Amino acid sequence: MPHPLDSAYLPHLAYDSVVFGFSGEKLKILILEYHNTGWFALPGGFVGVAEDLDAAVKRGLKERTGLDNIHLEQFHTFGSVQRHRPEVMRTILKESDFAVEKAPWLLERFVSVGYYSLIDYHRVTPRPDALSDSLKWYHVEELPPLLFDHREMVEKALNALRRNLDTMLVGTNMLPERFTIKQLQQVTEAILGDKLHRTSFQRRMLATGLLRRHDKLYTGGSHKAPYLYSFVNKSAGE
Amino acid sequence: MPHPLDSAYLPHLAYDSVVFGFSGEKLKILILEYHNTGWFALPGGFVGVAEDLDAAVKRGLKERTGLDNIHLEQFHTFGSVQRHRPEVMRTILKESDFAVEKAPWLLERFVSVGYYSLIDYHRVTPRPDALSDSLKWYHVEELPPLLFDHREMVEKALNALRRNLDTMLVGTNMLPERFTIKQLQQVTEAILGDKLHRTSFQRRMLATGLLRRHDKLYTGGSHKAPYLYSFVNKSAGE
DNA sequence: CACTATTGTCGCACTATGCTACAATAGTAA
DNA sequence: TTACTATTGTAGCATAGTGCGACAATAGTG
Repeated sequence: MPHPLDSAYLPHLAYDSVVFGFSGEKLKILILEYHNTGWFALPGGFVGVAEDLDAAVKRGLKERTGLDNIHLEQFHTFGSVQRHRPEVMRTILKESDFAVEKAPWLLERFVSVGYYSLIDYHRVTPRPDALSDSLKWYHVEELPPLLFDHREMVEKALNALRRNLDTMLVGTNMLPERFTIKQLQQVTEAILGDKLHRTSFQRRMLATGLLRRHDKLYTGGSHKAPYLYSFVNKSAGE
Repeated sequence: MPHPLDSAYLPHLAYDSVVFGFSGEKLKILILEYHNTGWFALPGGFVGVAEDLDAAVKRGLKERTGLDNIHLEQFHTFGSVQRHRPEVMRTILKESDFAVEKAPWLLERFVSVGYYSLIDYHRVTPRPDALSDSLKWYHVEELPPLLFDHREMVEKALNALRRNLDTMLVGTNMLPERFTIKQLQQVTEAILGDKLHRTSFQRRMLATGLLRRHDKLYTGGSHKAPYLYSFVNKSAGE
């Protein structure tokens, strides 16, 4: 496996990923902080000269989250020249004691492909890379200022995610294998940033035919126990 | 303006565009044919080292269609290593009497950003570029075999276009300033590849509030004359 | 001046959805 | 054991949207 900063990568091309998770009834994303700068950004990376773009993104996520088989979706490619900020990049490298001369291509202009992914928050312990102090979850509505156009990336990723809510039961990708309808509703509400009506939501979800009800019951609350459900993808269901 | 094949471009990065038009009740796209090869492909191009990605695509479309202010939408970025076919590229250049040695970067791997655009067929006379014999309209359902992954690009562009039908009155971008509801329905049907019910479509279009009815009537058929409409964008309407 | 083809609109049936009502029930506290 | 509470599952009703058919209006044709 190539070292993340050697020259076996395509110049001028990068990817950035918006990793969504759900915890404490909030939608969260992974943000990294560069060494000694107080600068925050989305986790990203580069594409090997003989590597599929999708594979590069998966590799990066695997390194940072330990997860394989992540739900990935490409949402936009960012190609404005205003993205180019060589001073910023120079400082980041310097503060990580990385010799710029060894990889001058890092100071050049990059076009970046934006991906979002949905993961189960509770199955992940994020690991910062060589350039960053930390890789942590942030509530989508309480993000720190982000470098470059990463703020816009988050907005676009969120919009794409919302658009895809109809197509797929998005929430199931951020929940454990088995979940209650209430959990699914909470995820959906966190994504939409809006409240939904309980009974309508329940009826709509059941009408999709994409949920398999299990006889087992959830335990905990002092009230009627809800059913647990799991996601049934269409091909398997027919 | 840089010559299309000199080295003022970002290496490894290209764009391809799926240009939709509507004529003879069919949805059509622009396809070029390379010199002396019988090979067909989507019109594409490269991005200047100090040029916005969007601007590069606009420039390419302007050169080929003469149109400015085209409705453009980015739909996907293609980054598979299997796209790389240096022999094909070498043949294309050779058949156009272009010396490969002058631009070896053209034989390298490219990641390509896919855009689609919607234009008024009747306002365009397509112009082939230096490498191609022709640039012509083809019915979407009767395309010749295309090079590389361009067939997949067309499919993905069409899917994106269909998804966006709800959001925007897509059809209006492929029709003249003033049009009848019937024309709008025909464009929509061509995009969806399916028939719609006349009265439901009419009711739905009028209910959007995005169409301004003009008193003038269309002339020609031996029957009641339909109203003409023009598109009213939301901001102007409120 | 009838005839034809198309247009604009209305009405009806069916479906989806917002919202309310209500029975069922797992724990809690007397 | 027995109320009591909070939540869950489902049904009912009003409203909005859509598929589909009916019908009057009308621009040209023979």
